Amino acid sequence: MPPRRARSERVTLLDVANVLGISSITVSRALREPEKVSEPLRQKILRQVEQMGYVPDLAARALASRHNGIIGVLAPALTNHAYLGIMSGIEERVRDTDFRIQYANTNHDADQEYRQVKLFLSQHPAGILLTGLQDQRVSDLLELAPCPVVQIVDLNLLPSGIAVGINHREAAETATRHLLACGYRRIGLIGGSRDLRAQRRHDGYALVMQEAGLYDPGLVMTEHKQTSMQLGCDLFKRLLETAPDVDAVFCQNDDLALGALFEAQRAGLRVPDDFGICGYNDLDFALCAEPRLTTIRVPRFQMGYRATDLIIRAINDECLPSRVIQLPFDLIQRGSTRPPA
Amino acid sequence: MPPRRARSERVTLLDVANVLGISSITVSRALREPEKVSEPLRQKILRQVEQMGYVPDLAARALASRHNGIIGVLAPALTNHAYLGIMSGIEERVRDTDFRIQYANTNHDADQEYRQVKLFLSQHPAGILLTGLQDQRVSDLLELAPCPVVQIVDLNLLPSGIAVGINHREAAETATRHLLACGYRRIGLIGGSRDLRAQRRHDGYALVMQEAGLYDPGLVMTEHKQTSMQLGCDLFKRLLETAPDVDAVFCQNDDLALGALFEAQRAGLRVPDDFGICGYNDLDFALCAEPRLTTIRVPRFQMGYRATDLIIRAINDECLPSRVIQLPFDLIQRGSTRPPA
DNA sequence: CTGTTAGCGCTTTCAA
DNA sequence: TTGAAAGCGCTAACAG
Repeated sequence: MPPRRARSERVTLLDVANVLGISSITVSRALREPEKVSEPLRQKILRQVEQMGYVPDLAARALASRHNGIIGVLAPALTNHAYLGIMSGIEERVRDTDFRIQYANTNHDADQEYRQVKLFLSQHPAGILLTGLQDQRVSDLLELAPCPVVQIVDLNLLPSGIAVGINHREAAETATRHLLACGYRRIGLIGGSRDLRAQRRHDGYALVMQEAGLYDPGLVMTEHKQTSMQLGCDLFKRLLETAPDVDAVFCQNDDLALGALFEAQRAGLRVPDDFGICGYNDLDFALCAEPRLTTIRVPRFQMGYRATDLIIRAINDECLPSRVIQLPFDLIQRGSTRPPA
Repeated sequence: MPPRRARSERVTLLDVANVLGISSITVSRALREPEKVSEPLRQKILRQVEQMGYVPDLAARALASRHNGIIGVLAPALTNHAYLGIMSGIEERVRDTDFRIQYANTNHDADQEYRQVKLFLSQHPAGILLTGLQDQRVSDLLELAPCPVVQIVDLNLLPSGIAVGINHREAAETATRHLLACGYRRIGLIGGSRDLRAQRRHDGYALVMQEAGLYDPGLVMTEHKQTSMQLGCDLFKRLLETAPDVDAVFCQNDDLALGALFEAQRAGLRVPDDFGICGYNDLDFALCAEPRLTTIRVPRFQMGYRATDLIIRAINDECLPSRVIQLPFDLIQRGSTRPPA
């Protein structure tokens, strides 16, 4: 721990209490349990608190009581566009509660995930929301966590704790079947396979292609990288070189799909007539691309909202409606695939 | 603060100390100031700590000492793609230090910004990194902060504290001059003006257009909304209706620019021949769009890295190289604008 | 409804 | 190099 820095004299509960000639616990109660303090006194206290600029010390509160009121959210990559909807759902649910949200990145890395979970835990959080790798060490840690933990996961795997998610494998099956129904035959897959959820999408694709007798490993282009449009461009180019007769791609997310779309345009392919593209996530830009992107819609706002709701219920010791919530997905047909036959 | 939840018996410093028959302060020192404990004892302690799974309690540490080792980062919208580079810079700088990062959203809202700053402060953070609105209440709060605060800002305004940034107005001037140099005349502006930095970009545009005698308020389309490709589409459509003779747009960021590009394609405009588009930020997709996007490159990784470096130096009481670091920007000419005459 | 007491787990300060 | 004592600011538990 590095050296010091002058600490400005913080206003404490006691300071406020002294001014009013009452005890600090009464001030504390006025703030946290208003109904336990008489109305006139409460008013006086609140006014004084305001005037002196008192701000509660969360470290002290966390130490003296159960938790600090903060729900920690761990995500592989906070800047992932797909996380936007999840965040909105989370923040919507805590609005008008006394809980607050803080985020950290795990960078798709089990070690970092482990460290960040420990970091949150060591601050006495009210709860933890994890979109994680389902690593064993982390699970062990969470098993003993003194606060509720909810995971946003792929539900094809059996989550041990409380979880919200969709079945990514089934969603990928739906997407692949749609491409087949549109009459495409040499259907490729583009993906960044760093992540379990992405892995399940691959499984769904492979399953359907095998059923159809059309599976060809040469049509699968993945790279262990953070996905991006640029990666979509690169993988698409590689796919086109490897298998020039490819006539469609299922992309593991919309970023990749948009990259593929641009690259297809550069290659002079006409989408959707010569070539079909299906994305995943239904990010906002899927609707404004030209042509608009066929994709799988995932209820991300709901995922964030319901996951946070589960946490809050668990903190409040309510019994949960269920430990695992499976959310639906939808295939959104747009201009980047031909109408199904 | 909601009710309880069984607290699992946390291993404390004292537990470890008791097992070894020493005092807890020695264990504490072995962990934080290794050089102050004899080598053999230190080894024994570290082994025991490991074995008992001791994890320091940051709340207690924060309360007893100066700070909790966490640098809080506040951003308007963490899922903004432009923040990715900044985050990478931040996290790169803290890698291999004992500092950790936690994030929170302010949603471009002064009240939320104020509340989040208070929330971080009440946890005894090691430092705060703010990409904010420069609201007066927040500034007052930070003035008294017991930890270093660094802002990532527009440097055309005079920041009061420590800051890193670029001059957004000048950057916008450069972009607009470039469009003029390409021979475009009826140059519009598309933007979401919620944010100071965005506001400065508007100023730069207006300045240059006025100089050229070409300024027309009818060519400015802004909306107080979070920017997105969809917003780019909408504003572009509106621009085209309002001023059918518009022949170029400067977009306040690349998301908007890409939306505008799609919409231009749908309208049958040929980019860059009939119509020029210039973005802002040089996000990864600017390079893969078709045509590739002319844009302003902002050194986001550097902004994050250097801002964090300033914080860490300030925490360590080093004297700072300077209180304000101005970073350069670059105009990146690509296919969405004609070559300049 | 209000107050007293004790202690959360750690680090600071001072002493040995 | 190690330890003892005190206290950071708050809240739980129990009184009155």
